[in-house]
Amino acid sequence: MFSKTTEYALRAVIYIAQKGTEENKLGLADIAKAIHSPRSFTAKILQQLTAGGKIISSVRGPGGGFYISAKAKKLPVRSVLSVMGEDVKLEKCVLGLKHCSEEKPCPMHASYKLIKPLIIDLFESKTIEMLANEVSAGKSNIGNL
Amino acid sequence: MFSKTTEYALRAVIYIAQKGTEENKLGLADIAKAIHSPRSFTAKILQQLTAGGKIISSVRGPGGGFYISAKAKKLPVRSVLSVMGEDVKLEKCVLGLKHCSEEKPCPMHASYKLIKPLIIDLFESKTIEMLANEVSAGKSNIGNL
DNA sequence: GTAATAAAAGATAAAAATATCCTTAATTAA
DNA sequence: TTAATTAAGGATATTTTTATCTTTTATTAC
Repeated sequence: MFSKTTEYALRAVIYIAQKGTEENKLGLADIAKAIHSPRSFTAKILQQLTAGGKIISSVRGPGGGFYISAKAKKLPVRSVLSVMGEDVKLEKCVLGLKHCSEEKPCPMHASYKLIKPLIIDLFESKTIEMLANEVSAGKSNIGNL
Repeated sequence: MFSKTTEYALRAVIYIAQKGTEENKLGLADIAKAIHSPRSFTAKILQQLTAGGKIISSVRGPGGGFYISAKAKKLPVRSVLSVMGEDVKLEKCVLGLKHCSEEKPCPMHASYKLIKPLIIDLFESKTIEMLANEVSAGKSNIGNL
């Protein structure tokens, strides 16, 4: 559904929300290991998520690392997709038409439009915090082996 | 949702189903122009769809070209995804976990499993022919400008 | 200050997806 | 049989995605 980059981003954000706090920041090595993502590549992704204080926060130096504010935890999962530039994917025409609309639809349009809102809602209604809590409660996991 | 390659494949198959018959085969140039796909790249995709007589058929030489049998027209759209190796995408874990199941789910699993069958059904219930007829009836299009 | 730590930033590298071109094989018509 | 036509096949090129490595900057502790 999403690129590997975005999958790593989602897992990382959920992990940081689950394990980290401003008092207990998480290091890159810790995060990459926990979500089974390549370390250096994950660094780049975390930079994207940090840029402009959009989703996660970071501090350099000893005791530094990544964390996510209580406020940011309330953001919908979709906001992560948005930072990664993949929320547009949800809106895209199934056949890849540049102009696919009610007025000029592709042959999949009519049926796809019925479920598209459900897919979008999937990422809009769930917050980062909700997913992190799922993992904390032992109901689910983000490891990958 | 799908790769550009698969988007071209879907558009090409629908176009061939709509305009071509065994008596009136369609040439590569015609197809590529109609669906606004790069000509040579489309040739490779049509080869994939032709291989083993899976979806479309082809004949070389003058008067040759591509067409799709009446029987193949009845195939679900999903069969095209399958040939292009993208039907697995529909089954994949949203967070990219290798092992995401009821027993060991990711935090998106529970909500995603509610709509996944709808997405799959979208491509399983529609046949190539149904989409082609939509276009023939003027209800939709597969051009791209 | 200096040394140590950890993320940011930049430069490359490798792999996969997308795209083009040239040659070969099959088919038809003259 | 020769020429023309059209897809198949193979080689190569370009772009994007994924990944790694090195250097720089910020922060902390001493």
